[in-house]
Amino acid sequence: MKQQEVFKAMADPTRRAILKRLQGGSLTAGEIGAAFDITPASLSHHFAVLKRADLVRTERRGQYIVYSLNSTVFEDLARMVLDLFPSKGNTGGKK
Amino acid sequence: MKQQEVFKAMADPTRRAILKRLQGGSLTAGEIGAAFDITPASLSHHFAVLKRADLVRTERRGQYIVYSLNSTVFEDLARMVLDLFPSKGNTGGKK
DNA sequence: TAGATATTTAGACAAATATCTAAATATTGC
DNA sequence: GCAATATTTAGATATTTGTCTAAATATCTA
Repeated sequence: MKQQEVFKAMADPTRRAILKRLQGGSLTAGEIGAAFDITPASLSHHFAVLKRADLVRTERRGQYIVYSLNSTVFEDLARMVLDLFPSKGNTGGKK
Repeated sequence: MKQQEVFKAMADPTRRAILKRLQGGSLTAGEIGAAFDITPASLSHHFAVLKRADLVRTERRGQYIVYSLNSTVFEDLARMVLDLFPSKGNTGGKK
């Protein structure tokens, strides 16, 4: 898992909003973009960042490209955060 | 809590390494810096970002400034990640 | 096959950011 | 008070990044 890619992807508010929109289920690029005031090209750039971080998956459906969340990586991300957070049973020694 | 500041702070590998070092307990700026090949000025910049995100706390001890983790914000961050992640009981409807 | 729609790619540009050097500020101990 | 040490601030610079316009690619439908 590319820790750096994931954190960088999460650092942009537009991208976090995209992820938020995908919580309700898969959406096409156009459906996602309808909620934002940026060009399709900019949107596409954000999708590329999210894909590189493996936070979203894509599937072509005819003319459209459908985006969906990759839940696995969210679990990994949560684990990484908790790994940074020292608590009982986590002395920071692992990995 | 400044979601944007927190995610931006986490997006830099040097800052994540700083947090990692602080898992073992409080350290002075100099002790932290010893592990990195960058100038004290650059270090200080990273500390400022981490402080703005409220991920670390500081306390002057004589000549030194002691940094420590602010665990509370890590919990908030974990919550934010999980909030992005759709699971049973989390339909994305809350806040 | 031609035209329309959906999305991405290429290239340019401005804003943000990580780094540096030099200088400033704070504190200690003589 | 002064020199030494620790840290931050100021200002400069190179890289990264988010955005745009224009053009390319993919697919559908008539």
